[in-house]
Amino acid sequence: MELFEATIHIRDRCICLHAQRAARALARRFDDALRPHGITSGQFSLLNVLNRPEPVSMGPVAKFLAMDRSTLTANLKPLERNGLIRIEVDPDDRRGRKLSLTAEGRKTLRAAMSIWKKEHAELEREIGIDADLLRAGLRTIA
Amino acid sequence: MELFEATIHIRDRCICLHAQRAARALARRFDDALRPHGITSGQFSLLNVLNRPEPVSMGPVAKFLAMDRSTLTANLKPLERNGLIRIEVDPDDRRGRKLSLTAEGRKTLRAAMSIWKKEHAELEREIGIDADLLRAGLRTIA
DNA sequence: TAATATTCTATTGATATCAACCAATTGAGG
DNA sequence: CCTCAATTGGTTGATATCAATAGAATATTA
Repeated sequence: MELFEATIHIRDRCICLHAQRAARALARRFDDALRPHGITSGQFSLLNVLNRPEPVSMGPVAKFLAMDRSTLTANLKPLERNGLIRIEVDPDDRRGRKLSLTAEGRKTLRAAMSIWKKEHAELEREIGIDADLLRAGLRTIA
Repeated sequence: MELFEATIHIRDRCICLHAQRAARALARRFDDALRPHGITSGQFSLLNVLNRPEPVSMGPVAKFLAMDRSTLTANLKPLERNGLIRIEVDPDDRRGRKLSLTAEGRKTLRAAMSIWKKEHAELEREIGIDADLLRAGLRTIA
């Protein structure tokens, strides 16, 4: 069966499949680690992107995260509801929004960082010396 | 601000963030490519996993995909509704299900494979010689 | 064999993800 | 100015994702 052989090849080599699988495993892992602080791995990443000296608008954030704008809209909601971020109309361009962390958001971010540091060090240990290569490869894709 | 510096470090180095970003970009890319055949990149992967000489049960499939079992339950629904797969109670263990492709599923899979081949070759070209290293790194994680 | 534990899947509720479409605003030409 | 195009987010509908929980069937053990 050539169809079956092709399937074997794809299961072994498809980078998209491998990436989704790794993304799921990593998200679960960091979700678990961050759960005591009430945020997910995705929310942690988003808080980091929003932690800037000056407020950002949504476009650049979505682009940095390689995420659809409407996905970002959705992802902001629980963070705003929980008081971790602020969403304000940009006075200079009333179509846009200015996103920033609240004091509470910075507090949560700071606390979550220590968890991240520990968990990520352990992850890099498991990956071995290839961690930099892996990052580089992922950056090429996204 | 040390908090800001820590954020920069995380944005640059967090493997979880890089993986999610790459996963989103790749999913969009293959979703686009496969759209003419009416399936997504995730459904394509799932069809490949289900394309075996003998039916499989859900547990091993979920494990192979590094996916929660309940996620798999959800993912099977549109495929079954569209007639691409069959879900049957395992007569030897009536808790379990036996999953298999229908003729229609095999037909769709075969057609989608040619798209995958083209798109994946282009992707590997873009990634360069690191494609094998990237795969290896992703496999270590998942 | 009966009671208990384990395994397998489904369901629910919350968030994540994207495409398609829409509304409001701004910008560019005329 | 005024029209029209482009930009910026939001909304909706479908699928994806997981934790928690529940139900059914099997396996274990007393």
